[in-house]
This record gives sequence, structure tokens and C-alpha cells, in this order.
Amino acid sequence: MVRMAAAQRRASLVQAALRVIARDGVAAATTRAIVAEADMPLASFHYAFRSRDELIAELIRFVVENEALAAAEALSIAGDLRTTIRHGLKAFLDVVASDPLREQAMLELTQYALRTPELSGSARLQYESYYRAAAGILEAVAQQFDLTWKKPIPQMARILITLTDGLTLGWLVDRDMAAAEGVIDFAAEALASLAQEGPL
Amino acid sequence: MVRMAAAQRRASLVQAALRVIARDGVAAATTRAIVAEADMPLASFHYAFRSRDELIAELIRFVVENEALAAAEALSIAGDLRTTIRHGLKAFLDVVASDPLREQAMLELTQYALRTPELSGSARLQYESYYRAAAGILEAVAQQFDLTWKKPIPQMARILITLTDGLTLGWLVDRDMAAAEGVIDFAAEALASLAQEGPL
DNA sequence: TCCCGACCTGGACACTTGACCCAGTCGGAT
DNA sequence: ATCCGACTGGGTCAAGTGTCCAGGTCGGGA
Repeated sequence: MVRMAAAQRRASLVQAALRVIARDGVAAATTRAIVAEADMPLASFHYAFRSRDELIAELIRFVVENEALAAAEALSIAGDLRTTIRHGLKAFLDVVASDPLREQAMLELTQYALRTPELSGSARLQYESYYRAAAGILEAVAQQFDLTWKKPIPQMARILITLTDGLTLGWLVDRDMAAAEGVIDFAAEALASLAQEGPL
Repeated sequence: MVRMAAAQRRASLVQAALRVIARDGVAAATTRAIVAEADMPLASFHYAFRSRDELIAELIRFVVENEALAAAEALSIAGDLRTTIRHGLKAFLDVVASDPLREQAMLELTQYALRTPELSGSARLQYESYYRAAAGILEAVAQQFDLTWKKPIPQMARILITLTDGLTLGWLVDRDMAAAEGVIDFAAEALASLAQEGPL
């Protein structure tokens, strides 16, 4: 094994664990599976981390900081507000569809965090990060179209995340893109109706 | 142990497993934990079920048939359409809030089923059952108010489930009822706008 | 009454898991 | 060049897991 600083080894293990979790689920993320994915000897695990739980905690911290809806940020302004929202939601769902296991892993991690007392705060942080990303997007759209939202941004952000979560969950189960697009049409219409002319 | 027909023992074990899963999660539903919850000797498990997977499969079948949004059926007609929908959604969320672990267990079961090839069909069935329940409610409301929905019922049902799923997920994470009620207001408004006067 | 099949269960097996010890190895500061 | 602390990794342990066996026990039909 190449010599490696402990911090770097921790990062490698977190990445490997993320791949294992996406491929086979949280339950399959055993120390041995992670170490095999990272191509390290088993003992390296407990040299870098005190315990498996410590790895999971760091993994969740990483996810919260780095992965919040990053894909949706490349928002394209096209036509009117409703169309833009619809395209944005469709783009989001396409990201989910392009790597369903990743999104499923995020859901599982949230659930795992909720079940683990020491990590329940992490689930909250994960969602706060989602809400923050959603708020950013909503503000950008409002500015682009020179309009304001009828409800306060935090509330709008929660509505948007509620919709994307529901959309994701439904699609993951039956992978019916046509049905999902029907829901997207509804969501775009409903969200657009919450905008009003005029800047702040 | 009292003498018991095999079928009845299977049912008891399924109920015990359901309690264990709600309390401690799917991962904790080991044969020993289930058997302890049911107050049976370990060997009874494999007398009643060929394997743990068979128990889980039967458990999911039970859930799908018996628990689909049954609570929301006691729908109260109050005031106008929008108010009725809002009350219905609030009642649904109250059910979730009254026993959060149960709903969390349902989510985990869906996820588990999605991860298990032989059970992925079960997840689909679970959601079809949700959609059917939602469709029933939507039709009842439409009839009560003498109106029709602008989109076909299956599509309306999916929209409703998308909203309740997102609502549930968000509430489970931060348990912020006030924020959730804000989303409910939005959902009620949006859904009500999809109705039009006149019977079929 | 007897008997047979359905039901019960203590115990064991093979395997996986998280954890960790300790003898070895490297590399940069002195 | 040497040395010491950081790093490596084979091997091992106890605990926990799903599964199964083999012999016991009971109740109802003949």
C-alpha cells in the first residue's frame, strides 16, 4: 500500500463507502466491503477511523457539504416562468434518472441518520442544506424574471423540496417518466402561480 | 408455547416484525429480535417461515393490503373544496405525527424492497395501492362537491401522493409542523385549482 | 385406546461482522 | 547515516447472524 496521510486515507475510505452504499445500500457498507472497494487492507480502516460509525458520520458530513442539488444549479432560462420551472424540474429528475442509485443512497442515508440518535442532527443539516440550495435557485429565478414570490423564500424553498422529494420517491419506485412529467407539469403550474410581477 | 396453527404463527411473527421494524428499523429485524418480540423460541421462526426473506415478503404484502392510507379515509367535508383538502392533508400529517416511527418504517420497507431484486415488484405494488387509495379519496371529494378534476384521476392520484410523500419526508426530518402547514396551504390551493364545476 | 401427523424447541453449525493487536516498514528530520 | 514516530497489514477474537436438525410433545381421528 502506498504511504498516505491519515486524512487522505479517511477521504479515500469515505469515497469508497459512498460507492458501496450507492451500489449495494447502507446495510452492505461493512468495513470489509468498504476496504475492498478502496483496495486497502482491512486494518487500514481502524487506523483511519475509530469505528464504522465514525466513518458514516464523516460520510454524512461530506454529503451535506458537497452534494446538495449541485446538479440543479445549471438552470437554463427558457421562455416564460412556468416553462423555466418545468425544464428545471425535468432536468432535476433527469439527474436522478441518470444515477438512481445515488439518489436512493441519499434517501437511505437520511433514514439511517434519523434512526441513529447521534446522527439525527445530521439529517436536519442535510435538509437545511437542501433548503438553502432551493432558496438560492428560487431567488435566482425571481431575479431573472424580475418578479417576487408571494410567500417568503424559506417557505417557497420547503415547497420546492417537498415537490422534488415526492417526485423522486415516486419515480424511484416505478421509474415511470411519463407519469412523473405529468406531476412536473402540475408542479410548474402551481409554483408559477406563486409569483407576482415586480421586483422586491 | 401454546399450540398454534402455522398460519396463525406466521401472522403473529409478521406483527412482531412490524413492531420491531417500527421501533428499531429494518436492519434490526433479525430472526432473534422478531422471535423475542413475539415471545417465541427461535426455532419457531423457521418452522413458520422458510427464511427471513420470506417473512419480509409476507410482511410487505400485509402492509400493502392493509395499511394504505386507511387513516385518511375518514375524510371530513368542511366548508369549500380548498378547506376540505387542507383539513384532509392536515389530518394525514397528524396521523404521521402521532406515530412517526410507523411511517418511517413504511419508507424503510419501500427502500428495502427496492434494493432486493425479488421484492422490487412489492415496492411497485405498495405504491399502486397508495395511488388507488388516493384515487378513491379524490373521487369521493369530487362527488361530494359536485365537480370534476381537470386531469385524469390516475394523474391526480400521483400528484396527491407526491405531495403527501414530500410532506412526510420533510416533517420526519425536522418535525416542524408550522413549516409543514405552510406547505399544506400551498398544496390545498394548488389541488383545488385543478377542479372545475360540473359533474361528469 | 392407540397412533400419526402436526406442532414445538434446545442446541448446534457455518459464516459474517466490527474491532484490534503487534510485529514489521518506511521516510523525513536531525 | 541514523533514528523515531507515523504508517502498514496479516492474523485473530468475540459477538451476532441465518439456518437447520433431531428428538420431543400434543390432539384428534380410527
